Amino acid sequence: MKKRDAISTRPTEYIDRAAYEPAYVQLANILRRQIAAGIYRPGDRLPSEAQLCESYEVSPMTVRRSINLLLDQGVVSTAQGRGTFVRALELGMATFDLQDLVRLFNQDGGTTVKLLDVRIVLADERIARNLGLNVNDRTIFLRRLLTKGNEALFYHRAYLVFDPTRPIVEAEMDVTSLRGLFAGTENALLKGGELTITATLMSADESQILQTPLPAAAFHLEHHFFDFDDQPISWGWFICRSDRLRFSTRVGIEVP
Amino acid sequence: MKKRDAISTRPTEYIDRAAYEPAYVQLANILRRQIAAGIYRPGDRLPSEAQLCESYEVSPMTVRRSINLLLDQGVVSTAQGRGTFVRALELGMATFDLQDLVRLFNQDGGTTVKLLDVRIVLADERIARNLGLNVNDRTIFLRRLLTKGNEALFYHRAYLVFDPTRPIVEAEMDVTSLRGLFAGTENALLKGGELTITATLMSADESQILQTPLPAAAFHLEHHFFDFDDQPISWGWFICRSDRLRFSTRVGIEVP
DNA sequence: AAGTGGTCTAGACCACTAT
DNA sequence: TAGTGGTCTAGACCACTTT
Repeated sequence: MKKRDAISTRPTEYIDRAAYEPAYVQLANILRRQIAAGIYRPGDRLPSEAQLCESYEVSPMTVRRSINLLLDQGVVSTAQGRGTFVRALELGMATFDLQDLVRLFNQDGGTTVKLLDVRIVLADERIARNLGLNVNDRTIFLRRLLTKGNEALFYHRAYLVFDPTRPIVEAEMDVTSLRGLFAGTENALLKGGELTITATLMSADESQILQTPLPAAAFHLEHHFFDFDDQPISWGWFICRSDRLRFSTRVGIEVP
Repeated sequence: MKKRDAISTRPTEYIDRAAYEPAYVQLANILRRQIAAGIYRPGDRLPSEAQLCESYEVSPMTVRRSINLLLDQGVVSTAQGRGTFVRALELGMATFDLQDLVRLFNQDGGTTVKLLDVRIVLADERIARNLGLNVNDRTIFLRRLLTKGNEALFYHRAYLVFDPTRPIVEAEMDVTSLRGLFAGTENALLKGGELTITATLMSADESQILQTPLPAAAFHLEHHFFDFDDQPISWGWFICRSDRLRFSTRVGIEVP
């Protein structure tokens, strides 16, 4: 199939050099608007970088940065030697972020973290596997509930590696550590983590703690965290009422 | 609190100008490795861009690009006039993408889309609201099932705006359109969409179609799509067995 | 051979922050 | 004032694709 080519015309929008917005952002937005308006359609080739340089009177580097912006945002794709093309909508490109969860955590009304339980638990086979320990090694088991007023929002259980030589234990046990993890402040001991979301049925005790009649569906967010030596630090999961949390996103062209 | 400063030393890794990888990627990876190794800890300040230029013998622009890479990936944060700092782990930065869903769709064994039902439906209040129509306007109602062998993977229902002047109807009704939407090929008529994921209980007919005993939890993925005139095109939702779909991601430093 | 995207340079200038 | 990140230039050179 023959791809449509960009019609070479004088630009209808110009770059304002006195503006607060840098030139490369302005140019990216101009192109994005033109795509959103249907001037360039999915599959079409954009004007070459050299043409854009001339049309908008900017240097090659500035054009490159604009194109790179659109590339990162999935708006266009580039092919060396061929050109820059408008991408069609793809479902797979959609991304959801945990900001929705963070918002739940940092709600206006003010949320409180209730520590339901803390105790030493000897690792069974499953805990040992998830934390890289031997069976019967000691772990710290936590149960926490996030509430807003009288409403329960989510229920968190986690096992922490018990190692008196590391300060992580105290830090994590502190109720505020949960808050820090969400906010990103001062948990300089964690290097990374793995997260998995599934949909589950609440168990009897979960439904009771979350004040939800059975049967009930819930988000199940499992996490593994490890430190800068790649040693497992914690393993746990959040159970979140499905009527309190949803993940939303947009896909396609966003016009600024 | 006093932030730790980078110790200025001779670099232990160098940039290989003959390598396939461009210099700015190499430098970003060098810095990322140093962060992952704990040489720079969350809160620490990285060497200034001028220092990096000298240490690694690259131009300012190249260093900038490296830093921008790490910035985009959430590894560092920058503050004009102050420096570049290593970011602590943040849960809110985690992102999940629908690639997990796409993988489900494009599995090795080969999946098939079964069209269970297509018919004209007059819009009730809810349909009209979601598609920007008037009550009793005509819509096309679709029910589709994605299966692999004898296993049902997800169940899709959608209402499409019925407008004979637009070719979208035929295109969308075609079974392959679902495939195209996932793969990103040739749906040049859709400009954007909104997606929402919730956790739900399956209804009786859903559980029957998806061959799952009740009660059962499922992912509910609702979608709205609109065209380049910002007119709604389709509204629908996927019901996906929770044992067939999960969303996984990593957060923190990834060492390449 | 001509046109395309991709990398890189060696500076300049600016805005901001610390001292 | 000195140091920091941030933008931008006007080229050069390369790899790749099309004609």
